[in-house]
Amino acid sequence: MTEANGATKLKARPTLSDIARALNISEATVSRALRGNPEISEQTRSLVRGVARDLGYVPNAAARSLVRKSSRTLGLLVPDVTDPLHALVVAGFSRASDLKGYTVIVMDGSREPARLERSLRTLVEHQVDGVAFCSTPVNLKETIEQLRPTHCVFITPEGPDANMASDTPLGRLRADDEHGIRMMIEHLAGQGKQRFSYVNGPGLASNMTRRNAVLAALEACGIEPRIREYSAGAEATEFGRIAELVARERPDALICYDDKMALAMLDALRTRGVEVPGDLAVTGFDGISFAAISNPRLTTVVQPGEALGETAANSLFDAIERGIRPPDLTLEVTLAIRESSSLRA
Amino acid sequence: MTEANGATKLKARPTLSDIARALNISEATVSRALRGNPEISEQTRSLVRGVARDLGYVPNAAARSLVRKSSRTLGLLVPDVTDPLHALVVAGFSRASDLKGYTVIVMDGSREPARLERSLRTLVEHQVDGVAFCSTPVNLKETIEQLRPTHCVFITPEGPDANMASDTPLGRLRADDEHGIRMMIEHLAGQGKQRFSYVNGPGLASNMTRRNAVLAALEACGIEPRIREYSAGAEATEFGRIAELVARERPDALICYDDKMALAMLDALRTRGVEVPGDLAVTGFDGISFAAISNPRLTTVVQPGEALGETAANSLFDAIERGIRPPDLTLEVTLAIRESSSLRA
DNA sequence: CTGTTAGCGCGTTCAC
DNA sequence: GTGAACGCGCTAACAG
Repeated sequence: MTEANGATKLKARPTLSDIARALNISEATVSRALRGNPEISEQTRSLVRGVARDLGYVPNAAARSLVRKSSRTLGLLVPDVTDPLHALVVAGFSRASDLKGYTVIVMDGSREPARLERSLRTLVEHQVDGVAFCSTPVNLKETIEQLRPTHCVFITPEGPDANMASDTPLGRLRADDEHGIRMMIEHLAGQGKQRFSYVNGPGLASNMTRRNAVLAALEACGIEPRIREYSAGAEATEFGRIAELVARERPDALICYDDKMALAMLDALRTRGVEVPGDLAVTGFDGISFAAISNPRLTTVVQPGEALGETAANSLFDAIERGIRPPDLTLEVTLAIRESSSLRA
Repeated sequence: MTEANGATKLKARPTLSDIARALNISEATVSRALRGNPEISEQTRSLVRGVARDLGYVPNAAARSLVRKSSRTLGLLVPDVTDPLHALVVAGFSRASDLKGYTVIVMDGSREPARLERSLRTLVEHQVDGVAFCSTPVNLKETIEQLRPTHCVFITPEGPDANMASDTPLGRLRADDEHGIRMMIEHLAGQGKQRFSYVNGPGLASNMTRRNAVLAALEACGIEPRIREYSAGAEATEFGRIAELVARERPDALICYDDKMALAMLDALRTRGVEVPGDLAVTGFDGISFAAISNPRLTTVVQPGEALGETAANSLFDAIERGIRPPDLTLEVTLAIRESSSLRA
């Protein structure tokens, strides 16, 4: 049985009719039996199942979704799976989908317009029942309208273009960035910090959300809402440039757009001999795992990455199965106070 | 046009016949025109394309793959998208597939047997044309045989069970772990290190590959091939335990299974006052981005994560399109020497 | 160059 | 309880 017919390359997969023929019954009965239709006698059911197993029968998803007009498939768009937070979202989304028996098509690189467009098209081709956009900028109402009547969820602090007049049933899912920033500023203020700086992230709405939240939080703390701002591209050299500015201008708190940038800044500052937290406090955002074990360990706002993914998926299931619009939800964040912002760790 | 019929929820998507009817031609012609069949006159082609665009026509993947008996879809199984190296593999695989017009279904959690099994079944249901197993243990020849006649690639240093007598056309793709370890040991030996320790990773074949490579490399360097070994589960507390052992036993080089563990060890050692690289050298494996900016920066073997993903995908394309077995390939790794192993950084 | 005819594998009427 | 017939949307023969 191990070296039988080694050349039988294209052995077609068995179909319903194969097992129907083997039992001399109709395909319809087989179909029903396999799916546990109660109208089928217990006897034929087990008979059918036996043969199905013997033949190694596996239903054909294409055929099924063709007739069902639903693919039990979800799409997930992320700008970069390589980002630890996005990876968590993918993991959560994936796990929740698995639990519900949905298949997910993950599309990476959604920040590249061309790829995004192709991804969307592919998702439509595959008749996905729902799609989640994670930190994916979609202003092109046209592209998203073509998704109709698919359910959509946007995972992002700001949601899709507010003025997008679309009847696509979409929901927004966000982490409470503002609250996170507020807690962080309060903490820093409590440490006696006064000269705040902010390192801008990529030119996304989420960056603006956080930046503005910093201003608002400062004001709420009775601190003059003025910050020195730095901006960096993705280049490693940019962090060095900023680090030099910091060394010269001496803010006492450096709030970074996210953990990746904060960690990179930590490195750049160390290279330039700036002590953290001695000379200044540095904070991140996201709560990626490496932020907990950096040296110094990074104070950050912890986002519920997996929960975001799971919630997005669950919102879509509800929307799909109950025909409702996915809800707008906000998930809580927590503040992890660590060495990088407190003198006595 | 913005507030037209807001209740038209289930507006079915247009099909070939819709556009055929609109033009009073046959579906076949439409199908050909849309796909750029050269037998179609330039005139009707553009006519068809125009109407297709107007109607917002998008082909139905299910219908197509049903008749074509091929889905232009690939499966990718990873144990944990959250692992930076796996994420790179996913990114590379995803990008290469996108370039070729293939859709990819990423299945996470392939280390959980139940999920793995469900994933495989789903992939079969979806008639994927090929699947890549990234660091996924599959000894169950049964499970993998059911994939036939799908092409498979295993991304892992050891490949699938060698004694698996299957005619599934599979290829093995690996990074040259042994070479990486050899370079690393030579480097450490060059630094005068003599008391080597190894921190075991999860109970995977890849861990054994690396561990044994350490032994072999030591011998090749004329050092007695004896190492002290530590083992850790995933728990953070375990690293503390190991760090204490290290503090007591004082090896002068600590080779960790991967970067994640090395970074965790760095943190645990710092907590216990062990200086790196002063008291001992610490090294990782994988070359994840955070290893380059840790404090101290981590010496590690850099794996070509994205290239592994891309190569896996490309091997599958070749196999699928040319009907050949995916090749066995080995990709080169590089050694990144950084602070954690060299006294003069 | 274009139309006609068949199905791909499955779920779903409707009969019996 | 079970079978027969139809069609989902599309492509692949064959005609013409």
